[in-house]
Order: sequence, then C-alpha cells, then structure tokens
Amino acid sequence: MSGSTPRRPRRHDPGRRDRLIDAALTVIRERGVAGTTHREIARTADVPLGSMTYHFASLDEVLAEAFTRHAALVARVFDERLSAARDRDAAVEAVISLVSDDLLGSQHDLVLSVELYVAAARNPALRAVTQAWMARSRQALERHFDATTARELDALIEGLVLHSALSTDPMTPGQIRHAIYRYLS
Amino acid sequence: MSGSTPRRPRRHDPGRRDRLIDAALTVIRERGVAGTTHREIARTADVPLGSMTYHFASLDEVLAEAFTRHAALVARVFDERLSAARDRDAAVEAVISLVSDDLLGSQHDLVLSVELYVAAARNPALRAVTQAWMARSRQALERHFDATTARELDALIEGLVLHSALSTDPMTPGQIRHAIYRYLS
DNA sequence: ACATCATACGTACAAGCGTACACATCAAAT
DNA sequence: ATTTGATGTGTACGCTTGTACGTATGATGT
Repeated sequence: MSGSTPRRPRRHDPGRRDRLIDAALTVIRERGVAGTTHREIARTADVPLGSMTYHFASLDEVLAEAFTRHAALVARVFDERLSAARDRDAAVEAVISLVSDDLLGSQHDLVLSVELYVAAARNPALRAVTQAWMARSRQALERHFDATTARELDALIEGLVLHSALSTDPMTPGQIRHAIYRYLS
Repeated sequence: MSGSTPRRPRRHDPGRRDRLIDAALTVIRERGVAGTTHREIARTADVPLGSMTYHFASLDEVLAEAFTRHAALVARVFDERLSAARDRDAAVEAVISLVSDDLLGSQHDLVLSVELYVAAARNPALRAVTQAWMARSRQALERHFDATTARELDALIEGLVLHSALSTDPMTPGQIRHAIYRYLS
C-alpha cells in the first residue's frame, strides 16, 4: 500500500544547482530558448518548482549559466583536438575532424550554438559569453595558424557548420575537407 | 476641444494585411521573435488587436509570412548585385560589396536572418522558407561560379557575416575582401 | 433607398508564465 | 538535547499571452 506516489527523497543534495544547469541545457536543446521555462527545467531535473527560485535569481541567470557551460564544453573540444596536432598538416586534419565529427555529428548542439547567438544579440550578459567563446576558439586555432588565417578559418567553419545543419542536404565530410583545403590553398 | 483622443479613422483599408506583415518584421527586428506578440504588432501598425486574428489564423502564420518577405528582400539584393556583374572579376567585387555594404551595413537585418535560422530549426514551415532562400542565393552565385564553389562561397559569406555581426570588433571591408580573395585563390 | 455581407473592432477568457514567500526540514554547532 | 540557520518545498498572485466571438460598419449590387 504505502506511498504509491513516487516519493521525492531528495533532501539536501549538493550539486543540485549543477544538475539544474544541465537540465536547462537539455531543455534548450529540445524546446529552444523560447520553450525554456522554470517549470520545464524543474520537471526535467525532477525537482520542485520552488527549487529554481532558490538556486537562481532569475530565469536569465539560468540561461546565462547554461550557455556558459555549453560554450566551455565546445571550447574544450577545440582545445583538445588542436593541441594534439603536432604540425600544420595535422592541424588541418584536426580542423576537418572537428567540423565533420564533433560539430556536425551532434545536430542538437549546433542549434544550441545558434540559439546562443540570437540570445546574445538581445542580451548583453550573454554577449560576453559568446565573445569569450569566439575568442577562445580563435586562440586555439592560433596555435597553428597566423591571426588573420585563424579568424578567417573560424568564420569559414562557422559558415560550413551552420549551412550544413540547416540544409536538408548537409555537406559530407569529403565536401567539408574540400572547402577547408581550398581555403588553406 | 473636440475629441482629443486620436481617432482611428481607418475603416476599410486594403493592404492592411501587407502593412501588418511589415509591422511584424519591424517588431522582430527590434524585439526578436521572442518579443513578438499580436499586441506588439498591432500597436506598431496602429490597428486594433482584433485585426490580427481577422487577417491571420495564428501568430505562426504571421511569422512565416514576415520571414518569407524578409527572405525575398535579401534574395533580391543578391540577384541584383550578381546579375549586374559581367565577368568573374566583377562578380567577385559584387560579392564583396554584397557582404560589406548590404549585409554588414544593416546590423538589424542580420540578426533577423539568424532569428530565422533558429525559428526554422524548430518549425518545419519556416524551414522551407530558409531553404528556398539558401537555394536562391546559391543559384545567384552559380551565375558566375561552379556549383561547388558557389556552395562553399555561400557558406564562407554566411560565416563572415555572422562572425562579424556578433563581434564587438567587426571585420572591416578590407578584411572581408582579403578573406574572399584568399578563398577564391 | 435598401439589403447584404465581407471587413473591422472591442472585449473577454483560459492558460501559462516568472516570481515571491511562508513554512518544513535537517546538519552542524553548542 | 537544543538551537540555529542554511537549504528545500508548496502554493498563490499578478501579469501577459493567443485566441474566440458578438457586435458595428460601410461598400456594393440592386
């Protein structure tokens, strides 16, 4: 008999704030920023609504933290891939793999990035997140390319990924490789 | 004395639907898709709220029509610039001017495009609009470049514009030119 | 002059939202 | 054992939203 209602035995769990940020990312991925609400995040993380206002001052704060985490994750992948390359040829291959495997591999995360761009266009706090992220990926590229090339290459990558992700007919790894090689002459 | 309340003498005006779509575009530019509501559009166009539900079945329909119009406007600029070019060199200059002057010139319209991308990621109806638009700009490029080059160049343009628009330190026309020339070897 | 009916208007409503806040709970300090 | 204060919970409020719908209006065909 006893409590058939699934109890919520979760008093005092440290790291709940972290889980909420992860839940927020999940919700943004699935429903977009527009569909991201306190209630939806709480439901996803299986915590009561009140928990949101306890841990965050506002919904904007949640969004900012979620995007910061997303940016950090993507930036880390950039760093790892590029720091493993030991010469320029390897760096070029790393970039191609980055685009083909990491960025285009997970459609979800790409949309997340574009959502961040849009949100940043309206919200100055998020703008800082976007810029820090851009700066970091450019910096990773500068390990192997001069500053101008890094910037242009970064833009090309952005365009290829965006174009690809929104098209019904995404670019194949071979086409990605072709475009990058052509740019790098 | 008489009626200090500004009257609304606007019975029977044909083309109101069109004006509403324009007003919607204005609102999207200024407040983003998230801040676009029936009431805000009505206020901008100076028509009563009821007029919205009379002319459009839903808010999504308004958004779709607004984005379609935006896409058509941008595509037209592409066509005009590129059809005026008579040889490949002129086409390259046209592309550079397109990016530097038309796209980067109006910050607002750029954000509008990115908003469309995001909206398209969630809404299949808008996805069709985005794709038709992409197809058309690629087709304009194909007047002067082979299909592969057109696609890659289109992506590069997208990346340059996006990157530039979101950066505190946008690219100068000179930098745009440099990037495009480098890609086109 | 009159009837008709597409067009336009104002208002109301249910749903969902962010946020506030009083109360419950429990780990740690005394 | 008792106190205390941080942490967690449930509920309620005020607001905005999309949309529906009954009524008003006036151009048009007769």
